[in-house]
Amino acid sequence: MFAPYGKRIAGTATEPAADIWLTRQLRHFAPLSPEDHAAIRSAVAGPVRSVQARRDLAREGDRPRCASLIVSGWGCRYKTLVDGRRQIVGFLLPGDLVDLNPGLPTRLDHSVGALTALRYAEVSNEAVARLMAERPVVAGALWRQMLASVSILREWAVNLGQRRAPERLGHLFCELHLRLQAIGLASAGGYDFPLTQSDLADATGLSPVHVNRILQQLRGAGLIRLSGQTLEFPDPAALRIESLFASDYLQLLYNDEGERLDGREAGSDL
Amino acid sequence: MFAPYGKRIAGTATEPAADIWLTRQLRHFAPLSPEDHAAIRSAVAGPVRSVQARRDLAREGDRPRCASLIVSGWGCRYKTLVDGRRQIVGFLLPGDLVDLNPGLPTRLDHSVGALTALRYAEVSNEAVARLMAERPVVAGALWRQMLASVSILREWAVNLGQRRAPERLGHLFCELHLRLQAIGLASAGGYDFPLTQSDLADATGLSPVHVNRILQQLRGAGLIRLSGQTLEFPDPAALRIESLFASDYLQLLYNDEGERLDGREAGSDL
DNA sequence: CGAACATTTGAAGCGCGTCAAAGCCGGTGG
DNA sequence: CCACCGGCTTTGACGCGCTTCAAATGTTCG
Repeated sequence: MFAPYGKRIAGTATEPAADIWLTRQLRHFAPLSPEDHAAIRSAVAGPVRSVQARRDLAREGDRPRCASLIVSGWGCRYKTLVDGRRQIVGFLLPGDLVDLNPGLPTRLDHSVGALTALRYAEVSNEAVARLMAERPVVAGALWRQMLASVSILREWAVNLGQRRAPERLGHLFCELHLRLQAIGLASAGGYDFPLTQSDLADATGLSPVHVNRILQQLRGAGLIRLSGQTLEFPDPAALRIESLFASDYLQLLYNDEGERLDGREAGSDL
Repeated sequence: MFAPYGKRIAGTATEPAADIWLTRQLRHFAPLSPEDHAAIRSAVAGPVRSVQARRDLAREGDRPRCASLIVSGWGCRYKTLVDGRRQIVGFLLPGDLVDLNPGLPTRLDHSVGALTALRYAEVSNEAVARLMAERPVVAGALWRQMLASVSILREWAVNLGQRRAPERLGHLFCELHLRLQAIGLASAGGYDFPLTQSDLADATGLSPVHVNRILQQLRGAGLIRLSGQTLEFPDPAALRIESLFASDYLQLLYNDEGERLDGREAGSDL
């Protein structure tokens, strides 16, 4: 995570358009009309950049000029202490918006890095403002998405403060599972998992060695299967219980097929 | 932290008005005009409620009808695990706004509790919306205040994940010091400290016993003086260094006398 | 094939948790 | 005014979870 910033690249015509990831996320936070979809599409029509794995999208102290929408790959927000210790404070997945603030020139208090090769679309503050002004339903969805991201951060703090190592890792796996399912990047039984054990250590506040041992323990207990880039859950419900995972804080509603996540009935609430 | 909610009480004429705490905070996030002050005052003219120490203002799952502005006393946001473990994820001080969202009926993902006897003003969503629409400078300040609170939460996660016990406690003391100084409730050398060692344990993810031992260690090192309800810092700079404390994330500008906090020169930035 | 990096394993030690009991208050009531 | 009580703080002993250091093995890619 040393070299900075992304390179502008020529548009590639074959991959899914940048806006669909945002749409898939916002669907969870408000019922979107076709007009909403169209408005989102035109708002995120900006240039797509790409960064290599282990590079930064932005650094602590930067003043981002615009928001970035993750299009493919995994990123993270992290902070580094003066003595080099590093804490990842959240993962960024496709459809996540980074640095969405209403055009205020604020200094970043943390860095944003790419964990894998990553592609992101730049969304100007004006485009966001216009979108929110013209499509109140989308505005509400963006608000809720932001509140949900803060909620995830609070749960992250609980994870670091109260759970022991096996629960911590399991909880992280569950969070990623539901978030990826929500955008159609995970099946009911697992997902593609590009993180190294060092990444997991930085995210959970554990040492890499201990992460390794706990992973073996979880494997031995039949709670996860992790080999290469694939993470599978033989018994997702058991893992959630073991990890003290309660999914409510994510405020997600459906999986990619429009089915209710987490086996609950559609509630009366929104 | 068991009995719920506050009681409406008769207005007391003698204490400082509810709005000045909000004004003192927002001053850090934008230069406020006399008209802005007046608008803030009329927006927070709602009823003032009060709760006893150890009671809740709101519970996980609630749908707050309006925002609450802390007027006096200390509160906290916290989450509880199914097995009873509790994590405090942030302290609430006078001038802090709880549950500020643009009228969206969202479920709370965490509880809000009073750590001391506490007084808070209810601020309706309409009043907030009107304030933000009519006073753009105030709107910007409220935005920045919210971003700062998220920033504090990220640093909280770093504290829990990366710092060891003495640094963790020291960092917490430093955060509270600057935040209290910003609203004129702390001097350069210390402040009134109403928390129990159990509260500190819940906030730092340590056991109460260990908190006790580390406090003695910090006392022995001459970094803090803590007796009764008073916390003092014989050498604030040393404590900040020992705790790996970097104040930037708080995004505060001035102390109560309008002097620059943290000994830095006024920058060109906002 | 070899370099760079990720994973795995072992051994030793410390930080912090747990359990248990003893002091130290401030508040309440007789 | 003092006796009593409950909550907070302090102390000691013990053990476990996790870190650290070090080295071996596996894996990916130029």
